[in-house]
Amino acid sequence: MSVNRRTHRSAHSSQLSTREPRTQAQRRSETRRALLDAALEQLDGGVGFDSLSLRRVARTAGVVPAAFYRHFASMDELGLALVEESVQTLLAMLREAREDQARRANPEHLIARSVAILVEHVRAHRRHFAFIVRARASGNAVLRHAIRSETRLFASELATDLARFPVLSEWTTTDLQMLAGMFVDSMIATIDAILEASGWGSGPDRLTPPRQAQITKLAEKQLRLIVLAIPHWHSHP
Amino acid sequence: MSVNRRTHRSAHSSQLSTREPRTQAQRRSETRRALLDAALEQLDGGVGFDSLSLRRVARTAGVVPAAFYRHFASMDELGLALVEESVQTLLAMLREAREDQARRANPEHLIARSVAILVEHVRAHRRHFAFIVRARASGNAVLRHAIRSETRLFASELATDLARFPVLSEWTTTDLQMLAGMFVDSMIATIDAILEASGWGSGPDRLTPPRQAQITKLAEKQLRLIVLAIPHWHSHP
DNA sequence: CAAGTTAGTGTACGACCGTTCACCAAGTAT
DNA sequence: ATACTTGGTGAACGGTCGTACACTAACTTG
Repeated sequence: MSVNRRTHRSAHSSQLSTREPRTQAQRRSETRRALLDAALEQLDGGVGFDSLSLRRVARTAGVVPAAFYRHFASMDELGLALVEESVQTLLAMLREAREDQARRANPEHLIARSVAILVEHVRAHRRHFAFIVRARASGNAVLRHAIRSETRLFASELATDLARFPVLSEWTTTDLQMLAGMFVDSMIATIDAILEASGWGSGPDRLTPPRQAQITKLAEKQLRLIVLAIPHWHSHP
Repeated sequence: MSVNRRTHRSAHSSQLSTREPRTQAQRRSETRRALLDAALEQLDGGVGFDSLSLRRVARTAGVVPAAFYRHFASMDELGLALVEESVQTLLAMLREAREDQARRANPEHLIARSVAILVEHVRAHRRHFAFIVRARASGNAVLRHAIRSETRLFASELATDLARFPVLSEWTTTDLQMLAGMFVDSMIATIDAILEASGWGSGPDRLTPPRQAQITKLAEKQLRLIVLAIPHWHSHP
């Protein structure tokens, strides 16, 4: 049994022979993490959240099925925990983009920079992004709504950022929300393209540089087109 | 048994008592249809294609599980048949939009008309659209790729339509593809919104008129913004 | 009308699933 | 040191699943 655990969980620091007592809190959070990671791992392979089984998650986490319930009342609950995690990743990305933009005076390469940050983040946290994009259209209503609502929140935050640009200072809130929504949609499409091109996590990294460049170019083009329209916008009756 | 069939399959023409002999071809295609419809029905409820079971599909089609294999070698194959069907619906919509646009001289309300046609089609063929949007991000790799490829084809067809507009006559093929892709993405987002708002088919129609109007307005806004950018576009190095 | 083909039936199999429960060992609090 | 709490175990349950196979009723072909 403990052999199984050593097989699946990443090997800890020191020797295997030492008993290495852990506090209960440690023990608890380690297993919880192992469960979350197991789920993410499965999701990163081609399967969707719906066809994710409690037993398989527990198994890859190196734990007996019943132990799952010590941490989550159901798979839904684990899913919600993953949503929370993934949203943190998203917000961190937004924050980085914000700071990056604040750091440089000229907004010349703003689009290119933003896309670069996005691509970089997707590669760094592929599993979180994969989870979001997948569960977004999953059959699980709970998760779907949770993600939808978090996504709307994300768009709102982006909208307030956008409001700071002089060109957008006069835009109505509704129009800003619409614009932010379009950016988010484009972002999701780009994430989707990257994940699809990288084979949904099979192997270390199947996303070839030329393919990545192509996706990047496309994303930049789309954003450029949208940005181009902004100065000519006038709100409608 | 035949009671079950009568329960699930839509009642045919005449009396139930008459023996009503059918040709084998009829028999075959009727059951096949019943299977496809059963799948669509399930999909229109909240479940994704992944968590669609051969047994349940057969059951709601009023047929024993083994009979499924007389028509499809696997659920994947049924899925591909649904893709084909749904794509036909998509193309029909594109055709209608094309003819509608050809019919009227002034392209004034072109956007509003296009959106209206989209919304109308989604309401008329909700199950097909639900299937496409759902299976697009499903865990099933076969279906996902089939839909992706068909979607690309659809975008290409739209691109050639766009090329006929004078404003776009000088655009490169790549840029046109990008533009068409954006329209398709926006379309998918709108479809998604409609389906989400109509409660994924629960009940006859939970999409309230104000909500529909709101979604329509948003879709039109997004398209209007994109269109606004077109005259100012210049291809990039 | 006889022989052949075919759509659908009924049964059975092994595999996996989610959930439960009594139990145990190890960390914690007194 | 003792009693308590807690995370994890192992076995068992009833249920659904996909698939296989022999069989039958009905349509088709000669």
